[in-house]
Amino acid sequence: MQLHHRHDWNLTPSEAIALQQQLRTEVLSDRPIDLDAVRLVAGVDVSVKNEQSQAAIVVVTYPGFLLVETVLAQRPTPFPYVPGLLSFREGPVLEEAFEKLKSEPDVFLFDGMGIAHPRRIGIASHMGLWLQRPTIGCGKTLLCGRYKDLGEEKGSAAPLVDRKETIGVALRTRTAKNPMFISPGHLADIPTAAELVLRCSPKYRLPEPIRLAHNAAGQFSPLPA
DNA sequence: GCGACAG
DNA sequence: ATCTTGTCGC
Repeated sequence: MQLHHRHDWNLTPSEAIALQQQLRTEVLSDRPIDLDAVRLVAGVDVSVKNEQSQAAIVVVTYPGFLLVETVLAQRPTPFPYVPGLLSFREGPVLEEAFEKLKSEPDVFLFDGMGIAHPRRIGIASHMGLWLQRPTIGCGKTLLCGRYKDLGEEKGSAAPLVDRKETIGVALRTRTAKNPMFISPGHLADIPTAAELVLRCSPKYRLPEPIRLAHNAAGQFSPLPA
């Protein structure tokens, strides 16, 4: 895929924060996804082992979730985990994986936040600026914001609010399981992001594309030189 | 100043 | 995220 808005990754934490403040102004998080036009969905995930990061992007049909493409990329892990700066840890290896991608997914689902982030630019938003396609953040735990109790039934949801601003939704993708925290990355809005994630979760708490990416990234095997 | 804190 | 056995439940 062609990537836009590329920049150096060799930044200190304070430089990274300054870059986020600059990039956040370009994130579009009130744009409905045309759900009827979605044909391909990608799941994105990164796993780390021994200072090495492996990224996996799995593209599946929608609906149906038939495998279309899997790409892997490996790199030394360049940046420690710092809450709020995840994209600077996982971005470099993801950049390499995106460049290998042959198909053109209509939407990308990320393991991590979109605008549900202290500076409203989590990894799904940041990568969305490169991809110039709709992206959605799918967090398993909360980074910031609060939400009220929601029903136990699959499909139940409650707004995620931070500093008086609605930044996403706590969404029950599986009955009686902990909710997922869904937020627009880029070129998406909260209602359609939540709807798509729900439709991508037919059986498990994790959306199917992310589950597949997680499995693909989890098992390290040397890539063909 | 004191917690909280995606993966 | 990662380190890890058995175990409860559909």
